[in-house]
Amino acid sequence: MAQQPDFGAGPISSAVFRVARAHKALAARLLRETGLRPGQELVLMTLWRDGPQRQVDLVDKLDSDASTMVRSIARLEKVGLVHKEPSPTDRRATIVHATEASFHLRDEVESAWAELERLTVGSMSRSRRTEVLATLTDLESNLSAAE
Amino acid sequence: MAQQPDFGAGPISSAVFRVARAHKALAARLLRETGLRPGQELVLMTLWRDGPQRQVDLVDKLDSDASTMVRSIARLEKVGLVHKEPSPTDRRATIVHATEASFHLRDEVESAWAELERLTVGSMSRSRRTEVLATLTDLESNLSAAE
DNA sequence: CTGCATTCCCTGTTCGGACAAGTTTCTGGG
DNA sequence: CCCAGAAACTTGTCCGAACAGGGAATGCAG
Repeated sequence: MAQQPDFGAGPISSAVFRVARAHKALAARLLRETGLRPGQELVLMTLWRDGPQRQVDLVDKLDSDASTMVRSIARLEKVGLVHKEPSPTDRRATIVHATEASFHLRDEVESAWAELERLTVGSMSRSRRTEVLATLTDLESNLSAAE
Repeated sequence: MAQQPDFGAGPISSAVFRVARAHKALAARLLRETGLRPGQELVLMTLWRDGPQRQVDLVDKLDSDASTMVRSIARLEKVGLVHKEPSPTDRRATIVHATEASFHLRDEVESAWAELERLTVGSMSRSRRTEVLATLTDLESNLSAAE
């Protein structure tokens, strides 16, 4: 059983830290049966939703990093969930496609995310969920104002 | 400029994800001048607060992992912020001490955390902060109930 | 059209995090 | 006492994340 670390200097930061940890761990556990690691499913979900696109588009949409994306795509390609094609109009760019095989995972991934959401909100009422979302949005806007 | 990724299937999970990302990035930026990486400062803060202790105690308090702690301690030791001594009563265990040198960093680390907290809460009123903390605690308790 | 800044991607490196597997040491039931 | 199981640490491996640096292609200003 883990202690709950608390650093008096920053109760809210500490709490954000712990929530983030637990949330990521839960996501990892729910995605385990799909064979995906947390982060990879976001790439696939973006491709499923928006279709084939350049790596830089994925980077922008996921607020990720070009070098991280290179490796993430490479791993997804190695297991056949994604393939790359040169862009016909820009020889610097490669277009990333979700493969047919990846679509077989779609239901599983989306139900894992639904389960993650369900477990995260627990027994909160609808109005409470709205409050929670507003709180998270507030924190996000504070954090991005601080960049 | 980054887009804000939003996955319809899980608005709160998505928001948690983004807040976690931004918060960690901000912590990394604030700690940068101390030469520490996010995570290392937690080890040091725990040692400063509770004194010399076994690695497993640090793991428990930080809800971390034994193998992660081994390497984190090794890195802190390499830069002279920490040293290890065999436990006099248990030959399996090693006691981790914060060095004198590490205490020179203490003010800097603690003010970085204070700044992190200040930027995270932004202009929230005291009562709003209490609500936010309650919300985060709710989320944490949902997440740990799901483990 | 030429030169230069920008864009897009890739590689190297470092780190935290997690899991598996293994070694040494301790502890408690028989 | 002895042995099985637990505890503490270590190592190997894989992954996401971030930063630095660099190469190739593009596009824009002059």
